[in-house]
Amino acid sequence: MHHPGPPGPCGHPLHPVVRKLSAYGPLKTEEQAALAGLGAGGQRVDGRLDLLVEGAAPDSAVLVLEGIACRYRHRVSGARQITAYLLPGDLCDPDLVHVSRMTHTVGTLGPCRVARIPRETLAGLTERHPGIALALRRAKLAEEETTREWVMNVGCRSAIERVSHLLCELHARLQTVGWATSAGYDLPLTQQDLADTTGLSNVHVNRTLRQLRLMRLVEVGGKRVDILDLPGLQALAEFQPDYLRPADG
Amino acid sequence: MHHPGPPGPCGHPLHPVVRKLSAYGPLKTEEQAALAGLGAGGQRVDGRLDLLVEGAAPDSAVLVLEGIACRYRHRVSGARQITAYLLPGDLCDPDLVHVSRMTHTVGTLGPCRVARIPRETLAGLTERHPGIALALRRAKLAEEETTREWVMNVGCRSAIERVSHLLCELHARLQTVGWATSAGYDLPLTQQDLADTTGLSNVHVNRTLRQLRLMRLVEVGGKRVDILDLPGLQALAEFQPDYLRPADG
DNA sequence: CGTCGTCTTGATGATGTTCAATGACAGTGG
DNA sequence: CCACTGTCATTGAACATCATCAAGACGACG
Repeated sequence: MHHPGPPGPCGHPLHPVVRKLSAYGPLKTEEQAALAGLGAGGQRVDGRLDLLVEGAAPDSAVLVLEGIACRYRHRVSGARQITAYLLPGDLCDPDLVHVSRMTHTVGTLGPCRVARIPRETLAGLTERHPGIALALRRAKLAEEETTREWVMNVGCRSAIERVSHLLCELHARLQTVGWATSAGYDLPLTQQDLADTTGLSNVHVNRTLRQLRLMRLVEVGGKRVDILDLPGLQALAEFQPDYLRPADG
Repeated sequence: MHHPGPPGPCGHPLHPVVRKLSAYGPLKTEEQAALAGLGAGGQRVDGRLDLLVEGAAPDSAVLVLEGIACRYRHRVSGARQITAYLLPGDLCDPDLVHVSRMTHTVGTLGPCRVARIPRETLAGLTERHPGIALALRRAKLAEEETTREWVMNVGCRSAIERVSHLLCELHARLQTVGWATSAGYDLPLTQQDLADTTGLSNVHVNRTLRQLRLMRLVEVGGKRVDILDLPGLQALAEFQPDYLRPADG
């Protein structure tokens, strides 16, 4: 069982933000150092905790260092829809300069380590370091593509395809920040969380996971995802990872 | 029956881009003039025509002046998912500087009038006119919120709620650019298009529209949407238009 | 050791899909 | 002017997928 030990159990001893943004553009040594400095104020927080609540005026961005957070909203009926995952290295929300009121909530799923970045800090960073600014814009573009991919997912894929696609996306994203190997990754989510993400019921998510296990593609359980057959899983999901790197050729 | 006569059948004789961006921030007279100049190169194009195809490297942005276009993608099974609508005044895609290959296709639904904006023109515009740059960033923010709202829509709403919500969103967005009144708006889409948007089958969209008609909320047919009971429709859809103006208080 | 949350499984039923056929309508060419 | 054609809308019937309800098992934690 993996234990989240900084700075990532498998890979370079690098800050997740540096790893993530480096994937979107070259960063100078001083830019990497400036980014790594953001992790200094990291706080450990529990799971199921709201960091930015719907309706509030955000005063700072949130940087995820470890764990998994998400954006979500509730319907009046009580149904919850998760609209994005925030993984280590993800920054939410760089554009808060323009937002007066949050239209959704940002909260942790499992236990996390997060840092709050005041808007001035963020603004100074992008002004002084053009490489960071460029990488952030590309990362944001990838985030938009990802949301569109989620529309595809819930809009026109079957249950098993949705779950498979989600597992593939998490694997790809976690791998770039050093929190996943080809064997799998830790996933501190409940099946209800997966249901709220994929637009399925918790019961049906359970049955879908069982089916994936019987198909010898992937085993999900115990807060852990063990990948048995990555090509098979990706084929089932029609997973095309290029949407995660829209700036690449 | 409304006929699309420039510059919009109901409202100020203003360019749709000016109307749209003005909603996101004040524009100086010279900025409005610069924006209106973008419409000069407008071309009439047929419906069901692809403007930017998946996989290609975009060389220019597309500005919609009249009609409705969309972003979409096909699955290998042939199923299509529409991930966004592009209405008059919408610009796609201001950030093409960072995109090397399109991950989805942009095409018209009904007949349109569109203008291609070379990246240099766009870059010059935002450099010289800070008001335009700010409004564009806010418009993009609204676009992101809209995509998240679509995830909500297909993820956790029933068929009638999805269709109602879509009709409400189109009404609100078209109204700000002068192409809708409180009575309704022209909608040159087939029921299959609505199905590909909402993640339903064309047959079920048909039945859902009939139900909405029987409920005396809205009548959709003949390329036209006649709104009978806007508050009722919005209530059914739980429509909260604030996601279209994330920068407002 | 009891309690709570989560996972698991079965049974039942609602919601929405698929297939198929018909009707309405516009465009086209004779 | 009228048949011919194709697209879109509409409806019925059978079916599939997935949700809901309910109950038990399991594990973590006080």
